[in-house]
Amino acid sequence: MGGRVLVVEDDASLNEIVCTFLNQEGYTSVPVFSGSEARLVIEEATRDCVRGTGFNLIITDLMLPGMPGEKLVPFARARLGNVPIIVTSAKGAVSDRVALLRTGADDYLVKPFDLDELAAHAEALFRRAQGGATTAHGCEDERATDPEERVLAFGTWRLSPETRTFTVAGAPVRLTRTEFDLLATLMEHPDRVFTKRELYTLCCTDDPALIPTVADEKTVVTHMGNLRSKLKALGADVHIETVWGIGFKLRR
Amino acid sequence: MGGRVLVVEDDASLNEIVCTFLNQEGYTSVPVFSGSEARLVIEEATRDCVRGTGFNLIITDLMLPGMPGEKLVPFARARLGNVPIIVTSAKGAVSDRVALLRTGADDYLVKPFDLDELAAHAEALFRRAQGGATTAHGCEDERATDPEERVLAFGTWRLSPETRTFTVAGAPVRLTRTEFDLLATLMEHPDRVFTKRELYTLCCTDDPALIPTVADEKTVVTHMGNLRSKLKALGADVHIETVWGIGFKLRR
DNA sequence: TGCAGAAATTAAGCTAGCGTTAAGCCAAGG
DNA sequence: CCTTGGCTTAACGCTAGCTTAATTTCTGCA
Repeated sequence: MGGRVLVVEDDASLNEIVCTFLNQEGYTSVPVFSGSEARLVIEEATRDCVRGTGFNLIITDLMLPGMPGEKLVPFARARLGNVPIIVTSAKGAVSDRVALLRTGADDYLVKPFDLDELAAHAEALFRRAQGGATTAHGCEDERATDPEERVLAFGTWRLSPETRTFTVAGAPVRLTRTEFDLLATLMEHPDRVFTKRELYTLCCTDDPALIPTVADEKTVVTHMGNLRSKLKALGADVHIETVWGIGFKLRR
Repeated sequence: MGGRVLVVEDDASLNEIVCTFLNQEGYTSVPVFSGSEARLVIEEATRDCVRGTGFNLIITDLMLPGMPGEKLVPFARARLGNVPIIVTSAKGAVSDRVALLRTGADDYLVKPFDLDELAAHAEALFRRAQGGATTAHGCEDERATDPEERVLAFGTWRLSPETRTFTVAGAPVRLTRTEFDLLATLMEHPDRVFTKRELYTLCCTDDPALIPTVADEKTVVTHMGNLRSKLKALGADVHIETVWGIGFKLRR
């Protein structure tokens, strides 16, 4: 089940952790530490004389020295055909994710991520790639790789990150940016509990390094309140549940 | 007295500082961020088909991801002949320095070093080794542009990327290049939300690596305003909708 | 049942972001 | 050289909505 995995991560220790783990899982990992290095390796791999040393999976950070992940993804896509690409980043806002998936990435993991989670995503993509494979350079990938056409569904709720629209039983609901991101986050993982801190980092700030204060976490509460009241106004059940002392979750 | 300088330093900001400084001094600096990337670049430079893109000077850190400086130095020495090599490191013990110079380095700077100090050392070594390689162009990105032939339709709007014409109910509308590109982008995916950043990257610049600033994103707003007023002048509905805090979309 | 801490609610202030206009600036073309 | 078209930048008013704060209600625990 092994395959060649290109690991692009400038944090040397994290890079090693991921590679070591992947190797244990039976993959052959190739560590590189910058966007420009990744580009070189990919060029190398697609050089005529060394065909066959391509990659079966790419895992790349977003903030990279040399060449940003936003540019690396389409480059890799153009050179390596429809090889699965997983992007990891601390930036987790829904709009960022959508924009990135639009450039050709297949999956997105918000740092810090669990290694087993990474393995699960890798395996899933790996399997999917085996199924419908149309390798080669010829693109038209704007259509072929149309990721996240996905609409999140929850009961009669429909949330589309693509168009940033939210409907309940067909009726559109007007949400603010933050409300939308909060709801999208919850709907991505129903039943999973999110701390207020997590939610603030994911939905209320662009700076992933910023550690939310108690005051910051209160704004999450306010937004949740507004969200609830908008949902309640529609008469439907409000499935946003408070987990006392922790945060919120979506109850099925 | 420009020459090509390979700067190997994993700290992205320090790397940039050094490169910027060297460029001001008239050198052409090539930044790389890991030992393994340096190895790739050197291999690339010494490949038969691209002779002439060598380096006149190498500045490298000692502690590097991918390949330690201690190994990189003899590698570079073997591949690039007697090109001057300056090693920088926080480790300043005499024994380290001696061992390193013995592997083939020409000079040693203890971090943190002064930029002028670096310049002085570089100049000295540079002068001493006059028989360096010549400068040359780097590789350009491949362009796989695939111009579309179809005409985008949206209500009574018709937009032809081919002829770069736009009509509303048959009446031609005069659009500038940027306006046309913005509208074409939106019309390609009605309802889909595009961030201002995406739009700037797609329509306002040739450099996909450039990350738009807040100011850049404001020009998108201005162009959108101009576009709207041109559309409004025709009396028809202006379907360009603002998504607050995100960007714009075309509402059906 | 009473208490303390946590969460909900409400309202108000304030800032970021948007729309608009106009002026600066650069390049193409006369 | 000047003119013209178009991209960019700046200024400024305005509004949506984020944040803060104050108050009330709820929860868990003794």
